[in-house]
Amino acid sequence: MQIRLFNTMSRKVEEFKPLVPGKMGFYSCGPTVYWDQHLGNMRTFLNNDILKRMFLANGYDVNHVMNFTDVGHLTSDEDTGDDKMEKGAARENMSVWEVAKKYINNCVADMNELNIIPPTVTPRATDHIKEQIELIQKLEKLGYTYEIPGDGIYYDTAKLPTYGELGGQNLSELRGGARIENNNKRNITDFALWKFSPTDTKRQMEWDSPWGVGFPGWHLECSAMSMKYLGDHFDIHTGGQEHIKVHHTNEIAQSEPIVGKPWVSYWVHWAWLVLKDGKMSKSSGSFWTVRTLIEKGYDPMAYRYLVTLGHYRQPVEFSFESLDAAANGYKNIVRRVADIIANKSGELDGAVYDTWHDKLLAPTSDNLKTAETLVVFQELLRDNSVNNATKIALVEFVDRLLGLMFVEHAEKLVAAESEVAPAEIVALAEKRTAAKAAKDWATADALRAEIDAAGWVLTDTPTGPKLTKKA
RNA sequence: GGCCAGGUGGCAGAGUGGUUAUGCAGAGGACUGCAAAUCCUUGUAUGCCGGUUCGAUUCCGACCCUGGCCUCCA
Repeated sequence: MQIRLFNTMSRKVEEFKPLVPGKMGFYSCGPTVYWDQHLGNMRTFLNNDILKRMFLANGYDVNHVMNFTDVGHLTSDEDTGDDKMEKGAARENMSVWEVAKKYINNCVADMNELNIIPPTVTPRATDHIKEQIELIQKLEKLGYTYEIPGDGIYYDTAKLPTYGELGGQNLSELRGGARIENNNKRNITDFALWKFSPTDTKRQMEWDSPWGVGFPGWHLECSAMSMKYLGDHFDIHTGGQEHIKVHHTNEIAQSEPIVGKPWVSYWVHWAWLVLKDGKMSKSSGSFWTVRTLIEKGYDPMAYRYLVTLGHYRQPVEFSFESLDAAANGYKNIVRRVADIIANKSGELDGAVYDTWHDKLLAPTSDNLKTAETLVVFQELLRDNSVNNATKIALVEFVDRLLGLMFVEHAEKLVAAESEVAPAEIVALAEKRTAAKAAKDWATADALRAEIDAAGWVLTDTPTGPKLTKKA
């Protein structure tokens, strides 16, 4: 099926053409592991997952690389910023290495709760210092670097005529809009490739280099690791939209002089999860993680469903009200699917399956319009002309495409509902039936309350009372 | 200040130059002793002002508002 994606570089929705037929390689910027990842971060990882699943559903082999940034970069290119990893270590009374380990584990666990397929490779920046140094050496040889004594090795952005292309800006515009100046940099957009360790304090993370002891600049790792695991050219590079102007622009600047242009075929950027008043952040006190949701009693799939309901280029507004709506909508679908599973009938109808398969896949293949796929999915569920065997196969397909685990959750529901009630509960139900027959509604309702308190739900059906265990 | 993206019903969020997205919530009805589930029906919208057009939510322009980037950020 034709795949289309919005390419930030061209600012247009383009037909996807792989570098190698049947294969798709992509790099997604991963988290800095100095703290837990919040729901906004998770939206990005979910979008990566949806992108990947869409390609898998279209029959591609997908090679997905996501880094973990475990080097503590300064909060600015000046010498004055804090190091986030060192700060995290101080906060938790751990070494920076322990902090990295803890938050990588937490992040992986949260991604797992959201049914995100693990990336093919998850390289860590600190495991690739050698590659990063080699990259600087190549740039140095090509004349793109200069040293600011006592500070670091910098990239001279004036040497690259196309600098800023991704963000649609040129150097003079950037200069005009800049607020902060590093007097030692040749151009305001120049950035550090290698920072020297301070002379007065000892860093926990530092390495030898041809230029002196220090640590790599924060854009460098993505260039080095993407090329190592995906080759000099690859299909897609993704990340949050805030990376367009600086991080990705600088990755391009570091890479294209070495490998030639274009380094990456398609740039895809994810919009924010927003709150009523701005984005999710620690400073505003609105910092929720997947575990927060679980503690509050939400199914992580409710959050995934909320994200799937929106479009990746559009902000999604998060509130517990919108999450409740998504949770209800999700539960309703699981309920329907459970009914379909419990009443499995008919044989798989290949022609009907193919028609719906394509109707479901088409919108998501067209620039990841997952919301439209969900609309088609709702139509499918209520279409009585499709038999249940075929429907189940299609729900399984939607699960592969969108990762929403409808079948798994529905099967759990069916299993819970088919569990046979213990004798004492059955006895209570029989007493209630007798009370009902005698039109003694008070006794009947009291008995039902008693059954409910024991963890079972009694519902009247046309074929008599039915007992189901509470989920 | 510079650049960019948006403003759709109670909520979230699509599509579309002329005919109801969808979901959640709400209302009414069927069924039920009452519930639950299910089914049916249903109301409410396109920031403001101009322009183009037979006709704009959909195209163009101004304005207002919101958000993002410019400094670490998914």
